[in-house]
Amino acid sequence: MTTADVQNPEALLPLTPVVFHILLALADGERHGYSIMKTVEAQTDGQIKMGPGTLYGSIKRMLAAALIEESDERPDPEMDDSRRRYYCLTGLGARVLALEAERLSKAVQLAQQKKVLPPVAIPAQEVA
Amino acid sequence: MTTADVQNPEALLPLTPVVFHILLALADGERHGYSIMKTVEAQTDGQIKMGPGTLYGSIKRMLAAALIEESDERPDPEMDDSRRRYYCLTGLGARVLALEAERLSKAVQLAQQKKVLPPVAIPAQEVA
DNA sequence: TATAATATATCTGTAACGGATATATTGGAG
DNA sequence: CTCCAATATATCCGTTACAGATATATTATA
Repeated sequence: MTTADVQNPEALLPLTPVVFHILLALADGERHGYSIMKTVEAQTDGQIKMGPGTLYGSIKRMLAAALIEESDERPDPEMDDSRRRYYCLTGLGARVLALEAERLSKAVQLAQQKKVLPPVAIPAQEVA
Repeated sequence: MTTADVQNPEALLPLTPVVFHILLALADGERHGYSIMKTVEAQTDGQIKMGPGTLYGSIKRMLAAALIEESDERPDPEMDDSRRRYYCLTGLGARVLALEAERLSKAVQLAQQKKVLPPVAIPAQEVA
């Protein structure tokens, strides 16, 4: 993968679950590595728990693939932690995330057509 | 992984895209390997194209994990092909497929909340 | 002033995947 | 009938992704 490799987003699909959730965690703004880890864990109800190897290894690969980039912007020095390194989506990363979300959406629709999903899948709490 | 390893389905999540689509291809009945490959390719609009290494390697791993099993039943000898080996879902495989479909459904919902999906995603054709 | 939580980084073993290769059968075009 | 593409399965090997261990330093808190 060379520097000039601004490849077409479709070629990067399908994403691994880990990469998809990292992109999704960055979809609403920049985060540092540890925050990504905690965000993914919370958003998946603990189903995806990344150890440091998976987290920083994935970040390194995603930087190389230009899906994310390190951000120079730092929060208020009072709120900051000098150890942190912040990351955000690139244009490519945002496009790839959208395409993967669409792919997954189609896969879920297929599963629904084949009736493999449990009867009801109510997001938060049952109806009154 | 021993014979007595009738493990809890949750531990097998998340599935890889390939394994998920193989299970989905078997959701409506038994199929032989080559048919699985073609079915997955068709159902994903060509996005998931498995070579023989991926296909038969995945089948072997899924047999070992008891997600699928080989079926003894053969179609009409006239319609059959002696080379074929047919596979079907096990109870565990069906349960794991349902759980993974649910997991993906939640991931898609998350993506929708964050507005990362392109505006509309109409399944096949508009309503009649 | 300990100590847990935060935060990043690397190393290593294992599993999954992709492409190449091999082999044999089936069905259809010429 | 014969050739050939498509069907069908199988294995091997190199690459990538991931999981867990380990390491190190900082921050905040008891």
